[in-house]
Amino acid sequence: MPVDRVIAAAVELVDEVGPGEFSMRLLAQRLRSSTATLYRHFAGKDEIFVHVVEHVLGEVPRHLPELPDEPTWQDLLGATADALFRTLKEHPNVAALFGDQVPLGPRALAGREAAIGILLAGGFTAEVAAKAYTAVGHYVVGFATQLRAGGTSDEKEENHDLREFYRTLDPARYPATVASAAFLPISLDDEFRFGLQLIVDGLARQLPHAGDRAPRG
Amino acid sequence: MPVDRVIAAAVELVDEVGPGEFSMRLLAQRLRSSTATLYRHFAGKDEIFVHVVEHVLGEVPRHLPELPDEPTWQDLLGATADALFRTLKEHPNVAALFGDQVPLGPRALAGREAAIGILLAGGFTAEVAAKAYTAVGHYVVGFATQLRAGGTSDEKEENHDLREFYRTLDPARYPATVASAAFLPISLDDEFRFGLQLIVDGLARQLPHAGDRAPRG
DNA sequence: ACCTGAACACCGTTCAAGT
DNA sequence: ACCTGAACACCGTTCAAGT
Repeated sequence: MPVDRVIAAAVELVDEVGPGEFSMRLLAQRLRSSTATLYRHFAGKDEIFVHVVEHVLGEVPRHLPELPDEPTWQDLLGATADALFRTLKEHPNVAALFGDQVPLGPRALAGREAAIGILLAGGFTAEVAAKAYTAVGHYVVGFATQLRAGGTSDEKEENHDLREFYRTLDPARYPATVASAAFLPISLDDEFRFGLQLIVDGLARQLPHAGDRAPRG
Repeated sequence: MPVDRVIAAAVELVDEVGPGEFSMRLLAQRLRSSTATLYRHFAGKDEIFVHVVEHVLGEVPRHLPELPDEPTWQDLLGATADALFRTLKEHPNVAALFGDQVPLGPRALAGREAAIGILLAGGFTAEVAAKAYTAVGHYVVGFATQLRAGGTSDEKEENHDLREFYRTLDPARYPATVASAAFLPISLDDEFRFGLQLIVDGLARQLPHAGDRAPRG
């Protein structure tokens, strides 16, 4: 029973049924094995979830978008956050696992290193880089966590229901909510990029207004 | 068995043991009742969790900080986000419940209404107000979700362990991580306010540069 | 060495039976 | 009407016993 096979099956199972319905018995069944065998390779369910998160983080680099020839740190940071968001969009049930663990596997560390490296190269101090990383990271995870809030139904229908709900509220009592509901549903990607842009632009204004673009050579 | 008593006890229980260890049996025990009685008042565990979230959101107004005499929309939006964050800091285990539900109770709606109202009064279009609300909301919830990631141990020790971990990494392999780890632990409140400031400042730059402050009278 | 059926102490939820 | 003990079909985890 190779551990990689267990982890791959665990990712599939979390994707399909979510962390709540995930069980060691289901996983063992899917592997045509027994729960006791799983405990020979992993300390328990939580340890398997740690590996699930780490495995999914390994997919982030594949989601990096095209970049301009001489990307600014804004391009690079935005692309990194975007890639993480795209990855979690493909595994919305995995996003919920971030509430129970701080990912510290090699892939997680590589991501942290890359992001902070981008900020340091962009001219930020180590202190601001650390804070900026946390702000961006929590923003992405916060968004991704909400991807599956409210059930497994598909996004369009979900958004439609929510909009209808907000629209049918009493406009005397909830005037701002009703007015803004007219513009729902904005696509999740648009909403995500809007907030990300705010953060990245805000960071840019923290610099002494050089170093936005690394000098050539 | 008044429902309010059940909800109050449920909030206490989630606070103490977290959503994972929460059980209908424990709750019934604490109320000196039986699980079957709980099911006479609530459809099930998930419905109780919905009421727990709603109850906790009711505490947000109590956490609103002092405001200047003529607050700008930035003051108001920042104060609202801050109050939500403080509330969730007092109930870190409740923050995890946001991953499974979109809060739609009266208290949740009142909060949404207040926040979007602040943005509309600040001069934003309904569309931007909706997006801005989502960005701020997801940022706060994302931050709050991480409050309890990694266990129930207290914040200082938790941060200390993390910093030690990052510091003892191989600096050749993780130079940026190690360099920035010297500045950990930054207090969670500082980190939170840093990112929130970025978002609020970013929003301000979306305005046609009037209306930052509502004109008197 | 590696695997497993069966067990233990739990769950969420339901229901017949009590007052 | 309102409550409850006991049951059902599940969990995560462990362990004696098999090959």
